[in-house]
Amino acid sequence: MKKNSGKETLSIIRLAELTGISKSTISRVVTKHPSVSEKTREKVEKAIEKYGYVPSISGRSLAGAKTGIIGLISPYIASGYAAEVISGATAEARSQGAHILCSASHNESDYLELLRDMSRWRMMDGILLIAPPDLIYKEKRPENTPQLVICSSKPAPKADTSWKELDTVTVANRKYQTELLEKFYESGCRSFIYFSGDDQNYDAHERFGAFKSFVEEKKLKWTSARGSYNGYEMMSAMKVEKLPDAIICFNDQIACGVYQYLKEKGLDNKIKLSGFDGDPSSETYKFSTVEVPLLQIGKTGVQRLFERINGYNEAKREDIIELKVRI
Amino acid sequence: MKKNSGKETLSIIRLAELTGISKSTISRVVTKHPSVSEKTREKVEKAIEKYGYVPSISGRSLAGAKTGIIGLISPYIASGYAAEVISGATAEARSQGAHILCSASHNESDYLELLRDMSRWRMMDGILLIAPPDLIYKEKRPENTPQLVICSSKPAPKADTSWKELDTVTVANRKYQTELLEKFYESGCRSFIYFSGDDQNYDAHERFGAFKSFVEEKKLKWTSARGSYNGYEMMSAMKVEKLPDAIICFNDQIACGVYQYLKEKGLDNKIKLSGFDGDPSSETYKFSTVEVPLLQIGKTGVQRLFERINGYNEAKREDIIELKVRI
DNA sequence: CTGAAAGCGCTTACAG
DNA sequence: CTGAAAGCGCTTACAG
Repeated sequence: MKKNSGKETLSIIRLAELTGISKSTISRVVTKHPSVSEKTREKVEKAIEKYGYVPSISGRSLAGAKTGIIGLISPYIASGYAAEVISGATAEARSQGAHILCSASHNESDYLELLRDMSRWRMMDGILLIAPPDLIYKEKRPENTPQLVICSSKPAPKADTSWKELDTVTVANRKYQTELLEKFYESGCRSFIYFSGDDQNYDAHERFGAFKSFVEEKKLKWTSARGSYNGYEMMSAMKVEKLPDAIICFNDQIACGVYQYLKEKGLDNKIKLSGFDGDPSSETYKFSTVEVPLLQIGKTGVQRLFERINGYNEAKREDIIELKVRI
Repeated sequence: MKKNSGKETLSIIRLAELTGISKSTISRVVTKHPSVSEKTREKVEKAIEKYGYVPSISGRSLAGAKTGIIGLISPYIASGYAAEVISGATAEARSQGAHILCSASHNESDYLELLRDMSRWRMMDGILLIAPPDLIYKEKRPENTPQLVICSSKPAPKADTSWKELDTVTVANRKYQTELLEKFYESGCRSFIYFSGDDQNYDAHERFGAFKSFVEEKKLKWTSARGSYNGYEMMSAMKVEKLPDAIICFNDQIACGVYQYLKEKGLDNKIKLSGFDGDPSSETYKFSTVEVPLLQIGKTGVQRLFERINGYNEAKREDIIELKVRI
């Protein structure tokens, strides 16, 4: 049963008949194998152009060759964070003639399942993992995964060993969270609230970790809350007996809500506020933030992936993305 | 060359050896073909479970069978709109044992190219088109597309005929935009500004169309502006000599920015403001909106797609999603 | 109800 | 430099 009963799709065999050149040679032209004479190469290229031949992914894949498709798994497709990273990855892939195909996980335990499925399909040259939840590292890495690169996370020291030695693209969260806190401190802040989001992942740990180190080292007053990305609700729910000098949020999304709350209470000029990521919102709503070059994370991830796929084994194992504090 | 030099992946042939049952029969069990005895079916199912056999997509695809993968193309992956629709689609697909693979277009002319590529791969059972830009309808539909369902758009009357007769899931934009305008009118609004976004697509036309019909019919004062989704900037750029009674925005994203501007100028209680979509932001920032059940759009789209894929030809050709005005 | 065989579209050693 | 052949993993008429 053919799936498309419409016009027959042009296979390499048909093209071979049409041109009188063997499919082996045509295949070599398509895959840019060097051992083809200039003359036949040209002839084939013209025919490909003329008839609009496009190789079938399934055929390629079955023959064990590269497909030019790379997968991407993201837990946060609804957040601006993932969307930007995906955008950067997509652009970079396209510029290399490849395609990104994304799959969104619905919850933390879903994520690993998705990786398992994608790997089983044996159809991707590689997979980019965006901000995987911590818990995937507790289980064994699925078998038969293609090349993997992890963005915005890296296997914890206690991770299952099957996850080690993967390329990672991470963000220098600690360094820049601390830098921001130092500036707040210099401007007189001595008491803090920290709002985490709801997910357990690398960025969350790193940012909160930096906060905690800072306030404990300086012996400052602080509290924290977590459970949602709605800053407005988190603020409302919190019974604050005494207002802090500053509120530090895991990301800009939370900070937006908090800002709205402060504005309503007329506190927006009394309490310092910071988010993280550098969303457009952070400009409109005027709070401090740390700008994360999200597009670049995706781009770098794809670059590393291609290096592995193409066997450049001297590639960096870890990329650390530098950020910029905006007060 | 095998792509994964690690542990050999288990093929149907190997499973046949392992169980002593022919691969034909195993295949029949996997595809749920009825002509298999209860006894062998059970035996095969146990073996599949035991050895963890998962069919290769490429194999299936080459043999002309269904793959259980449906593609999704979206122009707006960075917007909350698309993210929600994708989320609904993903959930529905998963509940039917299928997978959604998304690809994001970068600009309007990109969109069609993506559809062309996805179709050529011959690997998807169907493709969901989310809010395609108007201009794709000017060109011919690519050949060999699998089943298609269009969400948040439908071919214009003047579209190339190759686009006709596709299933569509659309939103009753006109009806509810008008309802909202009527309520504003009843509460005394007589002059309006309308902010479009930057894209030429179905929703944009419908919503602005409803607005225009309304103000022209009632002979009200109005102006409009377009070019970006940043409402704050659009407001700042606009030289308003006289403040309007109400500002109507294409979506909540724009309305958020406008709200921020009004708040800053202390105008937020003087001018009525509305967005569209029912983002969480519309609650936090307090403006009127029309709630669009975005998850349901994606869900319905996937349902229609499966009906076509499975050959239920009595399926509806058009789904119209009803909305809810929130003042 | 079950199996052997052909075929889907590719790639790549192998032989020339 | 080029081609014939084997093989990748599946499905499905066909024959029994």
